[in-house]
Amino acid sequence: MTRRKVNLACITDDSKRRATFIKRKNGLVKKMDEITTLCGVEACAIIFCENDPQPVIWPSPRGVHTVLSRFRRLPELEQSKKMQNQESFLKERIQKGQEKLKKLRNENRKKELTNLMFQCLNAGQITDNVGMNDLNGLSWLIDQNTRQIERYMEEKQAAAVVENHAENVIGRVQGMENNVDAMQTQHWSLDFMTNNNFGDVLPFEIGNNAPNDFWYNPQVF
Amino acid sequence: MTRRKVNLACITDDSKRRATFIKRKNGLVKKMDEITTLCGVEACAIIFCENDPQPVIWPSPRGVHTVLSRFRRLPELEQSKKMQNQESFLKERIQKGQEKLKKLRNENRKKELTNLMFQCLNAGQITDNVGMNDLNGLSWLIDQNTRQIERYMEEKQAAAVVENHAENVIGRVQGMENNVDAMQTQHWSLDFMTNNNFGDVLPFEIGNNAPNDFWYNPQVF
DNA sequence: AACTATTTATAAGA
DNA sequence: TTCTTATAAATAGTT
Repeated sequence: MTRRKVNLACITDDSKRRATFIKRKNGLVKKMDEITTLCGVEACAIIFCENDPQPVIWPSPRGVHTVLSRFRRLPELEQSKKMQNQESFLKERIQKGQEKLKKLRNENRKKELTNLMFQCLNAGQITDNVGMNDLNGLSWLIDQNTRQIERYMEEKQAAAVVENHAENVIGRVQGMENNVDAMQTQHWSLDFMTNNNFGDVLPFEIGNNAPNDFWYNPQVF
Repeated sequence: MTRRKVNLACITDDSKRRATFIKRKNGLVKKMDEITTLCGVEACAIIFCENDPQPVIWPSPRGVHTVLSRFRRLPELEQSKKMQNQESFLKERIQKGQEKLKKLRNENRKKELTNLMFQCLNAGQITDNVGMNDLNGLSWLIDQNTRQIERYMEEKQAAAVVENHAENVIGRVQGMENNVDAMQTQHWSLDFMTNNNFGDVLPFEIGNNAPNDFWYNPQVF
């Protein structure tokens, strides 16, 4: 029904694999044509399709031979210099993927903690199943938000200063509540704090072990 | 601001061409990796980038040599059999493009005529600037629609039969009007005739010379 | 190097 | 196989 992301593994179904080969071979040839035309470069490709001794070649027998002889004229060492070998290519891709994952995890973690914070604000207390790790994160987040509020108030040349730093997490959460009340009394907007959406699927739950290289340094009280 | 379709010609701007080369080279290598993985085939590519004696190669020096030696082992004639040479590739693309164009032109022509027909129905007359070519097309379209209505009425075992075939185009249009009235009296839906949208930009205007191989044979009265 | 608006490629289904 | 459609992926232009 709906197209899935490609699973990068050999397609087991024979007819499907053949169909995919034809489509992708055409796509590849088109891309070859485009890069050589657009960038004015010489290139060639040879693709052996399974069970067929005759390869698909591009751009033409003559073109292939031209490129190949130019290639063979290079000393062996020079030939390899700019190689984009499969291994290094894959390594690079994996690294990029991991960096992206890390970034997304950080974003998710922050969203989770923000969510948790608002739950606490709503309930007026820390609910039972919050672990030490989350308490630390919560503390960090409240610090951040408190600083943000302070900056905001300073910016607006507000007379009032938030001073209600509680000593522990419960105190901090209740302190937040006070700040919120204060700001609402003064008809200020909390939009800048509340425009998080929690629609994204979170890959891990609050309370799971966080990776070591997170965006905050957990500091145990 | 908004991205344009690629103009398939050598990019003159140096830095732009280099940027495009890098992006597309990466894309190409990725596609190479995918087709070999997904379809379990051997392939290689060599891309010379301008002003650089060292080509980009894929999948690796050893991989390239493996493919090349397998290629060189083939008799010259066999090497060329499955070639996807630039010329035949382009020819094929042009032909496909032209077929697509023809199809689109036909669709556009039909939409234009339908539009014109409804204009006439609305005005109750043929407006001044309608040429013979369009009158013929209109006649064809009205025939088609009349037949469609007839089929529809038969299908529904309607007692009434549309008999109001006028002799000329004005008569035909007015006849259509009568049919529409008749069907509306009987509380039938005309949806199947009116669900055309005219939002598409038409590449040519009503009244222009139509290509010869159109979907209807113009028959002059 | 990252982003975004858009085009292009293509997996599935008919 | 070819066509269509819905979606994923590539990438031109910009910052």
